[in-house]
Amino acid sequence: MGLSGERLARAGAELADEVGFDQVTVSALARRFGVQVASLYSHVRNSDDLKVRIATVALTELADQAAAAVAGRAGRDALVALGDVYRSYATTHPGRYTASRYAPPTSVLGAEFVAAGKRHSELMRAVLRGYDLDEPAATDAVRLLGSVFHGYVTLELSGSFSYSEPSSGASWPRILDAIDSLLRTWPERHSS
Amino acid sequence: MGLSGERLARAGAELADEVGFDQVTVSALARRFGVQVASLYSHVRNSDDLKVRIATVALTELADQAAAAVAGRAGRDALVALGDVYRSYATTHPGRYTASRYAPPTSVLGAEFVAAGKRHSELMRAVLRGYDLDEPAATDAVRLLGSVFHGYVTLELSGSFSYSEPSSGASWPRILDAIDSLLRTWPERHSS
DNA sequence: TCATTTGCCTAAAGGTTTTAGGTTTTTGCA
DNA sequence: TGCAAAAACCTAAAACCTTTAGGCAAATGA
Repeated sequence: MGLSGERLARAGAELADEVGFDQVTVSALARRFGVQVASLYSHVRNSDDLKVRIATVALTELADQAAAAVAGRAGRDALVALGDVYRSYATTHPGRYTASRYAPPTSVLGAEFVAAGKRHSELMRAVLRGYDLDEPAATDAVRLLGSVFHGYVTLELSGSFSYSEPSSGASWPRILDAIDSLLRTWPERHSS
Repeated sequence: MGLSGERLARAGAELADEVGFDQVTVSALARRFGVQVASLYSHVRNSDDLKVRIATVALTELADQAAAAVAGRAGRDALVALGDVYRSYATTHPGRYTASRYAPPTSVLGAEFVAAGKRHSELMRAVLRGYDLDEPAATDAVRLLGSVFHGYVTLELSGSFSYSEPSSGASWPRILDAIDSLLRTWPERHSS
């Protein structure tokens, strides 16, 4: 049948997009391959291992798309391109996006997952090159960017923005504008 | 034994803080009460119903704390107070905080949950009274605020900020400063 | 007093996780 | 070519979670 850890992770990612990440189960995956459940345990340590593998696939894929979007752009263009990648990835692959935020409870992170995470923060730092920020403001700004992107996308996905006008799609570019404007005039350290 | 939906929700919230929201299970809760599992099904429709009840408890509790923090404050003070409530709630009650973001997949939301959600957005809107924003900027700003608060707190909780200096606690006040500054100078509509 | 409701129980069916051990096929090497 | 070892998948079984069905006993209230 040609199963492997890699193959299971990719199939699991597809399954996550179809039924939701928390519905992804070793059993469901075995069913999809028309194979006995126990067979998967040769390729995957346990259920959590499977989830971490899916998370790694998703985080890496997202980093690839982010890198492609940021390449050759700077300043506001780069900021918008990066933000749009996160948002559209979450929209087209909700299960994968949820997976990408799955940090194993046992704090036993794979090196590959950590590396993908590092790529993300480096891409944000690259975007910030178009603005004039020194340390520690640059780190603060990376964290702000991550928070806004992740927060907006998560809230939108969970339907939190569906109760008010205008559509969540309309706020997004204006929020990116606001962040761009903020980065261009990052405030000095407030006394007290 | 004096069980009830209310009581189970509160006990479930405590359990969530101890073992994590996704480890909260009807069985575990029954064990905690020293009672047979099936007994809980008189008070709770099913496992998802239990989770929604816990989510409602958490979202309401958080709204209460937020309201208390914002009362009597305006402008930057109110902004910082509100943000700090979210962050400290998530720190001291990680399970409850996670629960508060649990929207039932079946899109069958309880009225109480929706009401608590509305209180949150109204509190943010109240904070924005200290700044000079008209529609639709006010709605955009509410969404930005929600994104930053939720995003930062989530990323911090999941350990995403633990890989770089300075500590995540140091970035937080500077980010609130930045948001305050942004709200005071919210940009005009960018011409494409 | 007695019928009803309430609250918890036993029993049982079905699903997921994980381990243990078996069989068959593939692979690599002498 | 022939064979030993590894790889891939299987059956069996134990443990736990979810949910439904039906029972008993105590509290309630007319």
